[in-house]
Amino acid sequence: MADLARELGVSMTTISRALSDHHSIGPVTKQAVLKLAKKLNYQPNHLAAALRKGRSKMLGVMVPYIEGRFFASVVHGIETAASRAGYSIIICQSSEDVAQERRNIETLLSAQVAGILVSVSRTTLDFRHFEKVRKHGVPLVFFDRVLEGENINSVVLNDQKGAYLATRHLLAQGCRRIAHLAGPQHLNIYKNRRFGYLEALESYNLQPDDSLIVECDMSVDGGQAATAQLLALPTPPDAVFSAGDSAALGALQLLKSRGVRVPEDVALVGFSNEALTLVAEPNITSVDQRCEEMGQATFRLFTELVEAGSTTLTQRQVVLQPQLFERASSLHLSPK
Amino acid sequence: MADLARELGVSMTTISRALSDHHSIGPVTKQAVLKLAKKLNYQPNHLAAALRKGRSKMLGVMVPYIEGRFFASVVHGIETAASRAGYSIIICQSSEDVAQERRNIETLLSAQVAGILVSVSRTTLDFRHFEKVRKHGVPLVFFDRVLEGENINSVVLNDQKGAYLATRHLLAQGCRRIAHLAGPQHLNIYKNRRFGYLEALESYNLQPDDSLIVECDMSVDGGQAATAQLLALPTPPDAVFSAGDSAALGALQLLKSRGVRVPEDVALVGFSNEALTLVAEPNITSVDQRCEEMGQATFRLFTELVEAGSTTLTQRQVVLQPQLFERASSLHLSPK
DNA sequence: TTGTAAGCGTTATCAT
DNA sequence: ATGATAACGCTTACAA
Repeated sequence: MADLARELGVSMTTISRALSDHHSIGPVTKQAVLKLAKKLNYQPNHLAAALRKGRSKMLGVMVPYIEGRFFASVVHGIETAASRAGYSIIICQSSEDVAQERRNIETLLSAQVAGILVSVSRTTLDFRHFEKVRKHGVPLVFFDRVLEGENINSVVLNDQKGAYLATRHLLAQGCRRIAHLAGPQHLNIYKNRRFGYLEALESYNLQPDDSLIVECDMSVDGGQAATAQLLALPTPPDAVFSAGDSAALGALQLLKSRGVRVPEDVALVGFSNEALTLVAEPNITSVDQRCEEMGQATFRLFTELVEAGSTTLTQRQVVLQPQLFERASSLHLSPK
Repeated sequence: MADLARELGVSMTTISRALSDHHSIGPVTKQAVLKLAKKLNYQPNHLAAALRKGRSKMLGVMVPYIEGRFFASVVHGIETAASRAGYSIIICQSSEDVAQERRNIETLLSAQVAGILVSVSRTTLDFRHFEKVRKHGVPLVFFDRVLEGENINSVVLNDQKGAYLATRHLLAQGCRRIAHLAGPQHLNIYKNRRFGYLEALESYNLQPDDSLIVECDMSVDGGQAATAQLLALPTPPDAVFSAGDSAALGALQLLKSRGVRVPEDVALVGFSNEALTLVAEPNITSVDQRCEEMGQATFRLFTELVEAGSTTLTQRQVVLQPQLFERASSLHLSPK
C-alpha cells in the first residue's frame, strides 16, 4: 500500500479509501489507484485490517466430525452461504470430545472470528467455554445438537415432528405394534424422536408398550441386536421405527436373515435419509433432515445477530420442518 | 497483555516471552505470568501475532465440494493432522468452477495462510492463479486432482495399480471375459484406472476386447445402462470391473434384476470402497482410496516444504498405494 | 534475565 | 476530497 501511495504521490489514507470504496473519494483517483493496484498486483492483508477493525471476516464452524453425510452437507450449506457474503470459514472437529471442543473454542477466539457456529459434542455437559464466547461478544449459533439453556441461538430440525410423521405413516399403513429403536436419550435429538413416536401412538389412542422401545447406539450392529431382542418378544412388533438409518439397516439385515419379510411382516422406517436408504433392498423409508437448509439457516441466523448488534441479547430459534420419504420398506402393506 | 504487565509490574516483553515459553525467562516469573493470565482469562490474539511474524498458523484447503465421502474424509485427515500441529484450516469450495477457484486463492492469500492445499476443479485449464501462490512464497500442495506441470508438489493415489489389483483379483478367481465400466476419459483418474485394467489383462496374455469396455458417467443409472449393454453382447462377460462404486451398484442391481447371479455368473468389483459396498447384497469388492492417509500425507508434505524453506524449490510426489477389499461380490467362485 | 522501542499493514480520527 | 498520525496486539532486535 505504501508503494501505491508513493507511486501515485498520494497518501496512504487515499489508497485505503480508494480500495475500500469510501464515499468521499475522487472517481479519478479511485480508478488510478485500482489500476495501479492491479498492475503491481497488490495483495490486501486481511489480517492487518481485521486487527485494526477488531473484527475479521472469518467464521468458526465446529462439528463433532466432518465425515459423514449430515455434517458434511451442513458445512457445505454454511460455506456456500458464507462465501457469498464474503466470509471464510475455519473448520474444527471436536471428535465428540469436550476437551477438544474447549481447545477449539480457544483457537477460534484467538483467531478473532466474527462468529462461531457449533454442533456440540456428545460428551459436552458443562458449557462454560460457550459462556466465554458470549463474554467476548462473539455471536454464537448452535445447530442440530444444541445446548439446553437460556439465551441460546439455534437452528434445529423438528425431530419430534419427523418421528411423528414417520410413526403416523406406519400407523396409516395399518401397523399397530410399532417398535422404536431409540438413540442415547441424553441427546436431545433422540429424546425428541422418541417423543414424536409416543405422540403419534397417542394420536391413535394406543398405549405405548415399553418392551417395544429399545435403546441402542444407532450403529448397524446395535440395530441388529435390538431387533433380535424385539423378535424374541412373546408378541413381536409389526413395524420398526428406528431413530437412525444405520440402525434401520441393521434391523433390515436381521429381519431378512430370520426370514421375516419387509414390509409384509414387519414394516421399517429410518431417520436421516442417508444414501444407504436407497441402496438397501427394499429401499428404506426415512425422514430427511434438510442438511443444506440447516447450513444456510445457521449462517443466516448469524448475520441476523450481527445486524441486531450485541446490544440486543435475543434468543432465536429456527426450527426446520422434516420431510418423510416413503419407500418400499413401509409401503403397500396388505391390510390387516 | 498490557494489563498483565501492569499488574505484575514487569514489561510486556516479559509477558510475551513467558506466554510463548521463551528460553530466557525465569521459571518464577513464568509461573506468575501464566497464573495471572488464567485469572484474568487473557485471550491471545493470533491475528496480531501473525501480522507481526509475517506468517499465520492457518492453512487454506480448497476442494471442489466438501460433500461426498472422499473429500470429506480427506479434509478430515488434513484437519486432524493439522490441528495436532497447531494449525487451523480454512476451507473453501471451488464448486468445480475455475473462477471461484481463483477468488478463493485470492481470499486465502489475503488471509496470509501458511500454506494452501488444493484439489483442482474439473474446469481448471490455466494455472496462473497457482503461479501467484508460489510468487507469494506460500507452500502449495495438490492432492488427488493434480496439475500437470513442473515444480508441483502432490499427493495422489496410484489409480492404475488399484485397477490392476482389482482386475488381477478377478483373473485369479478364474474370470476371463472381464468387462470394464470406464469413467470419463479426460479425467486422469479414470484413464489410469483403464490402464490398470488393460495392464492386468496383458499380464495374463489376454487380448482386450473393446466391446467389453463401456464408458459411462459413473452414476448408478449409468452403471445399469452400461451393464445392460454388456449383457446384450453375443458373449456376455463373466466379470465386471467398474471404475466407481456407484456404477458398480448399478451393475449389481441390473444383474440381479435379470436373474444373473453375483458372483457365480458374473463377478463384480468396484472402486472407492464407499460405504454402499457394505450395504449392497452381496457386499461389493472394492479398491480403497486411502482418503485419510491422503489427508495426512498432504499435510505432512506441507510441513516438509515449510521445513525445507522457500530456498529449495523441489518437486515432491507422494503416491499412495491402493488396497483391495475382497468381498462376496467376487469371491468363492466355482472353478470354471 | 529483563526492558525499550520499533514496526507488521491496515483504518479511524481529526484536521485541512 | 485528501493528508498526517495514532492505534490495533503482538514480537523481536537491541540495549541494559
